[in-house]
Amino acid sequence: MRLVIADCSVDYAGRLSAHLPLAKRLLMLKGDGSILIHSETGSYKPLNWMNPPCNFSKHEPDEEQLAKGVKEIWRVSQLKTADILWIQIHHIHEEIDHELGKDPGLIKDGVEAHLQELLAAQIELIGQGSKLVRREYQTAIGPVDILAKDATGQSVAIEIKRRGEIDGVEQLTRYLELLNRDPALAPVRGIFAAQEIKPQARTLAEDRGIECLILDYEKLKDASADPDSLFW
Amino acid sequence: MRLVIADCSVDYAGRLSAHLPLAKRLLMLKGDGSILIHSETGSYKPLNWMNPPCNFSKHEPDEEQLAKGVKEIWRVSQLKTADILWIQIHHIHEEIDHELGKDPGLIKDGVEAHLQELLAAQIELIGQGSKLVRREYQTAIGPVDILAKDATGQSVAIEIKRRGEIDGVEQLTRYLELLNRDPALAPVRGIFAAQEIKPQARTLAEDRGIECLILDYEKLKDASADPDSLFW
DNA sequence: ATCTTAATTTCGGCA
DNA sequence: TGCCGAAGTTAAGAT
Repeated sequence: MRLVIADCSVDYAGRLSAHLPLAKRLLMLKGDGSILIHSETGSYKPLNWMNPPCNFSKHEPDEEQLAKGVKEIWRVSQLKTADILWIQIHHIHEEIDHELGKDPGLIKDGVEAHLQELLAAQIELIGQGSKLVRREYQTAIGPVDILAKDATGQSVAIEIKRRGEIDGVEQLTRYLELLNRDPALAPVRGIFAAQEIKPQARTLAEDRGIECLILDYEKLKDASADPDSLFW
Repeated sequence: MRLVIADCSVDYAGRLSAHLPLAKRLLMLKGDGSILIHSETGSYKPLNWMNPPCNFSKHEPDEEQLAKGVKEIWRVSQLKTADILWIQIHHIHEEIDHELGKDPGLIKDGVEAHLQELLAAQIELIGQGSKLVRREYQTAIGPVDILAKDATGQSVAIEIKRRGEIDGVEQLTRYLELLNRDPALAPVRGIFAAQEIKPQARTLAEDRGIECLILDYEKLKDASADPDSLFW
């Protein structure tokens, strides 16, 4: 990885056109050929970038550019999409180069998939006597997170989110509409389950007759770790 | 901005938990207090990060950590959400520091707003004899991108996206439902216009009687630049 | 300040 | 590989 602190201006032409006026910035050239241009602020998204695979070449500035103080021109092009980034280097303040090697990568825990596993394993949380039918129950418009049957034998479709927002309610509504067309299942209850449910989402859900269920990740995890807790 | 090339391992605890095993990486400490951890590959998203505003402090490793070769421990916490990042520094290869100053920022051209402008200016693309009523036509649940009337005088609501996906069809459906309650407008046709329309979105749209229109940004731009092309 | 919507989204999973 | 949905989405605009 090569890190260059430089005064530069940048032009991007691809799915859109964009321009960065002259300023001091960090140019980050990764080992896979990609390049990121970062400023002092703004969170992780760079001001401009080019994704791998890409082609890097240096060019000599023409007279007009020389007159403006351009010392070098870098051209970075995307091999597949033909997007182009032109970087005009006015001055390089510092430059360092290091081989980082392959990264072992991030190990995640606590996402939606895990909530789904845990709720499926503790399906009675939606009501005593409930039984799991299956996770990722396929429909024509995609899989429902969990399909279950309650103590009365009625079908229950569950949509699980980490954070419950309006989109999730819309999604569950579409599934319910579809599932309710199936005489073998209808009428189907809907449950919107999330670690946190936004007020607007709750209002919309309840307005549509969809129940809301708050999931406590830590409790779910503890309960699944403790076999005794599966009975209550 | 401080750039540190270091052997480190990282733990994140926030909306999820995550861990990065020991490896050589770039630690980027921005002037606003944010920190990014980058590897040699992967596009612009860092392996891990903390957004501003945040609090940075150094800690001494305990005996166990010292035995593992930890030289320094950095703690970065988010002031609002209380998310925490622990960075265990095993070895610093190089470190540089530069003030970049305020960045003038990116100037963009070619985003959704431009598609809307261009289609509004060339509204006959939806059918000869069509007339623009107005852009950003207000409804109780938000503005419709374009409201027009076709050659027969029927109202047409147009939703514009750069990439047309299911959400956009849902959005237009909600608008149509509302607009069709207005006797002065009903019945309202719907057109889903985008540079690219995903198959599922197209299926859903057509199932609901919504027409799909592919927009070619370059052609729209050329047509608007060439006054002759406005007549055909 | 909060909510809504777009993004050169990126990323992962599954068919 | 392509399509779809989630993301510690992030970021910009509107209310």
